[in-house]
Amino acid sequence: MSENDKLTEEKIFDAATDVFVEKGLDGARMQDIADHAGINKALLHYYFRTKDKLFSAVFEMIAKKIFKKFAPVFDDDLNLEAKIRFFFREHISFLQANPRLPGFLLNEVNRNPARIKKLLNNIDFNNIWLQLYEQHKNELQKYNISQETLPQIMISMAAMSVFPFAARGILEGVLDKMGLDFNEYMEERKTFAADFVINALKK
Amino acid sequence: MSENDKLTEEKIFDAATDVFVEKGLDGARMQDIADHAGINKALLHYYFRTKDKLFSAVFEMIAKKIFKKFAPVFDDDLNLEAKIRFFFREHISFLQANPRLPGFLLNEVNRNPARIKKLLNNIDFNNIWLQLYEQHKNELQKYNISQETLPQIMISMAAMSVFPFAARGILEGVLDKMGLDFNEYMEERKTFAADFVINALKK
DNA sequence: GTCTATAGAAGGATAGAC
DNA sequence: GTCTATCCTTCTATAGAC
Repeated sequence: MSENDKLTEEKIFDAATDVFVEKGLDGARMQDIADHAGINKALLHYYFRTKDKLFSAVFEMIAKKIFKKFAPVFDDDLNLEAKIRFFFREHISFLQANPRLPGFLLNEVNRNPARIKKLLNNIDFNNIWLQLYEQHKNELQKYNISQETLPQIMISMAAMSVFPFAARGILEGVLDKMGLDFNEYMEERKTFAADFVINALKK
Repeated sequence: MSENDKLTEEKIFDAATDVFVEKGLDGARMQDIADHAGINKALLHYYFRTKDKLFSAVFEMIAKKIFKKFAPVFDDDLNLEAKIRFFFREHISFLQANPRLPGFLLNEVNRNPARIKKLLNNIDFNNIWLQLYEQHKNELQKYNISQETLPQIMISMAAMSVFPFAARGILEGVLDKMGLDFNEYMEERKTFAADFVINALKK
């Protein structure tokens, strides 16, 4: 594969990423992707054969990118409170830079759950909760939080961070009518969400 | 409009609701809707003229249905804690019966935010926060919660209820690998979420 | 009001020249 | 590896008979 090939394939992949995230699998047009990449339709098929294969490549890249953002929660050596603050600060910042990714991922997974299955198979979730519980055993026992509750807490944290972006179309409309700006709102949310969760755990 | 007309139009509308929620606007096919309704394609156009008009009718119905479910939060005469418990119990129960609605609504709004704009225009949000704040002034002041914080709290509650359904494709995969069932998880969540929010507010 | 048949356009994919 | 031209299928929408 020459240096030039690499460039063309990348151009196509980047253009496809833009168009698929913007329009979804069903709404995206191969012609539109070709135009964005500055090449012709036939080349798309030369490099990726079918629309579905091109989409799968894009989808997998995005899914990995998003999951990777959750990783620091499991291996950092911060205490529980610092870790919660770290998570909301970093995660919301990432989504501010990529506001359309949550909606894209959630929608495409619901349309075709099989796509995410093989990615999840590489992960041992039982072990993740165990590891997390051991890391913060002292604090969690002090607050009377069992290991079984961790999934509920984690989903709640993901929800508080991701949902405003997934619901952006509605939330922006609501904030607009109150004279508030979405990005300022999300800036505030970094600390609000952290305080909220920490208070909830402390009781 | 005869009694028979009403029936056909309703059959079409119901079939369209099923197919649009399942496949989305771009993925849905008029032929598929006709098959579900047990009539032929031409009749769809006779009653609704275009695919887009048919979709708009379905979308508007669903959006109203969902927003209506939030209404009791604003006019019930329960105290704050009881209202929070009421909300999660009722709202999650509604979504358990309609698990695909959140993903559908969020996705279609993000694809075309204009669709929701006119529905939001009928609502005076500033007044809603004011009303809510007055209703629970005593409790909110005791917990040192300002009126400006209400939108963050409300979005957090919506997130905790809605997000697991919007992310169902992923969450179900995760729970599966842990030997847990989605519906049992959501049953637990009705009380977990209420406790979580109440604790967070009380500090 | 309901059907069959078909127009007309659009989209994914490929053949073949360079 | 890249392009133009085109095939073939699918889809929305309409015409016209009953």
